Amino acid sequence: MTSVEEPARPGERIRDAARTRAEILDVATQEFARAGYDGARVDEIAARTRTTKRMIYYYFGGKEQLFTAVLERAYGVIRQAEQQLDVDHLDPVAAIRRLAELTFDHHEQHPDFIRLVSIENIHGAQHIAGSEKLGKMGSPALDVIRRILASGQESGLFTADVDAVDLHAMISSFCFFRVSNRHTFGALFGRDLLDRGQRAHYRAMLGDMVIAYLTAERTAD
Amino acid sequence: MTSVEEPARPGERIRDAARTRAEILDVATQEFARAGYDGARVDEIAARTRTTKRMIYYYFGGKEQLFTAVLERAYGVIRQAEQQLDVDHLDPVAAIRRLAELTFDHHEQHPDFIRLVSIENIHGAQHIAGSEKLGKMGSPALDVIRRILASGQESGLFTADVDAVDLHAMISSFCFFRVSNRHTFGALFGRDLLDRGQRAHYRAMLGDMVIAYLTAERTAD
DNA sequence: TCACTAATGTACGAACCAGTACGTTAGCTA
DNA sequence: TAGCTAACGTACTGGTTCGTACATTAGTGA
Repeated sequence: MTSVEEPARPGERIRDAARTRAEILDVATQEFARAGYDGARVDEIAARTRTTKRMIYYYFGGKEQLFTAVLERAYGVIRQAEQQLDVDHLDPVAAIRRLAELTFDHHEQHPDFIRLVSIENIHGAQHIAGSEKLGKMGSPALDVIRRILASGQESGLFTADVDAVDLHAMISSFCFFRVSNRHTFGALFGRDLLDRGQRAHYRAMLGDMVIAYLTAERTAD
Repeated sequence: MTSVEEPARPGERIRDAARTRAEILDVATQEFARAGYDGARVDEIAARTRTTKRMIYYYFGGKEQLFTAVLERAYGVIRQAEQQLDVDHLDPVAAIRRLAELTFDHHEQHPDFIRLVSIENIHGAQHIAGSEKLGKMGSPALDVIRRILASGQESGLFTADVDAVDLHAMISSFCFFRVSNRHTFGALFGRDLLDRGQRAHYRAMLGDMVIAYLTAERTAD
């Protein structure tokens, strides 16, 4: 997250709406990701900020709206990263593998985001439903997948009947699960899915899986 | 869940420790799955039971231990279902597909369990870590996977270097994600992963994916 | 049938926590 | 430089919520 850090001489009351707002969002992101929506404490967020609880209500209106704002910014970061995707110069197989790997990397690098999404799912995605910003936000990654799929299917490399949203779900599920279920999986099977030494292994496994699926001759559907 | 339902004539105070305990567990499972750990209300659980809050503390000690007990029972149900797995009479390819489909079905049929696991992950799997019962509980499904893999690799049908735990993670991730991320995925991509009309499609997709991965010639590792 | 204990109910307390009433000040602009 | 307002701080409240002290009764074994 874009952390805002300035020395701030003590005793002096500096006014900076943008900085205060951003700092609240930073801390709130951590707190919500740490403890879940109901577990998060507004007082705790305020305490870890250079401002007071009053400001949270001044800028965001309430805990619920604060969580929505946190989600909006977190999704914004993801979407922005997805727009950097540039795999059009690669052949379809290499392009899909690259896309899968970037998704893999991104999930690994943003565990807080994964936790926020898990939390939002526990609450039935009600904050997304109530946010205009999140409703309108498309998914650049989907467009990329669509282009690669079309190209791969046209050249006969890929099986014809694969849908972009489905493929996105397949790639996401593997990347998401690895981060979201790290703790229970580790506790039950004694294996840390985020172990650094296993990183390359799982990254290749994802790519192999997706390519195998896309290039295999399909049984009757 | 094994629901306990008996008429219970009003005004009469019937003593049945086992029934009271089981009823608390049933309701607590629903409440925790509905609202998360911190969102769940002990008073609400008590209210929806034929007994009182006092009994929750009498039998379980506290909210934390109650959640652990809920988790223990939920995992117990899963493990028991896994022990019914009987695919040894099938050839490796059919056996793996059958196993994947059973996992798929089971996740679909137990959304509360999925939610509980998501919640437990938000809290770092601390309840699993603190439970002797859950630590000792193995995974029959893993043994089945091991047997099928060995057989498939021996006959040369499957690629040699696939690990049972990894394959379990792959199958689980797809099945788990479909249920756990249903709401955010639906809100963002306008597609309900649990749509009845799409069920067969996703079920086949999972099987195809796993088989394709296991039978594809692997790139240099 | 009597006494004992496991099981149950009632009523309450103390801490916590989201949200707000009210007062203050920095910094801009006319 | 006077005055205005956006930005900020303090102190409090009202309701909620986990947990418990204390009282009671059903069923069982001697």
